[in-house]
Amino acid sequence: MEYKIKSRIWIEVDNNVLLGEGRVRLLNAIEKTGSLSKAAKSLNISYKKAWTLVDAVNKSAKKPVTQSSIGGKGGGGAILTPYGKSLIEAFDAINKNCWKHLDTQLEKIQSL
Amino acid sequence: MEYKIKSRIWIEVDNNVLLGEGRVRLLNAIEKTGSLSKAAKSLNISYKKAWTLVDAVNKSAKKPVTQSSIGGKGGGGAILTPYGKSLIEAFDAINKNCWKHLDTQLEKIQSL
DNA sequence: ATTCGTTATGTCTTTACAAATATAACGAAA
DNA sequence: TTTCGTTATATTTGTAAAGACATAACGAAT
Repeated sequence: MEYKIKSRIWIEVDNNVLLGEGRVRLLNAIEKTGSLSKAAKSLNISYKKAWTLVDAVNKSAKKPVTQSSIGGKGGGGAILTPYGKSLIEAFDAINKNCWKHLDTQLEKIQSL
Repeated sequence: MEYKIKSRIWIEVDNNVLLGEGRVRLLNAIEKTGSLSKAAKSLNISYKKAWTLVDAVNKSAKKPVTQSSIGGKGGGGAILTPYGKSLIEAFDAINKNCWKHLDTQLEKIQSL
């Protein structure tokens, strides 16, 4: 019976979403696995969905966020660009800050 | 081509939503119009949807947020309880604070 | 040249959620 | 006792998002 404040933040450009929590999760998984298909598996989403998300991010970001290669040893792969890495870092920092900030506000509602 | 940070906050109790921006908008409209059906019309949503939302709020809040009457002069109506009024006030204050806070964080991303 | 695991897409199906429609009940006032 | 605008609720219909499925291309290694 306790109230909780929850939040979602995201970055938009030209009125469409560039980056939200889900996309950041996916980019993190790409960084960890070096592959879009492995990242998708680790998050239990379809490859198609993962690809669509990454494609949307790359199309609306100022600079590409991932770089991918097709064929060759291991079939190919995907890695984050330096811009991509700093972007998700900044996002996570802002998000955590926001949670902290909201936690301090909760008492305003509890005490009613 | 400018990045923007957007956010949504909401209050949960027992893992389901108690209050979000849409519900607060609706409660504000009820306060202004004194009627759920008029509030729904003013927000261009169906009466059914408005009723379902208000019902969910009243069911999960610690105390009722609206009080309604059926029949009689004017057919009836709905008003906010004192608890409801203070709840939406607190929500709006927290929400605006959050926006302000996020605006100060935007440069972290712009500068990348 | 064949295999392999990947990236890159198109298309079709399902499903969850929103919207539309219908109907009952209520009580003051005329 | 009929009218009126409202609250309250069920049921059906429509739609957009998610998921499933299928297929092509690629390039290093064997």
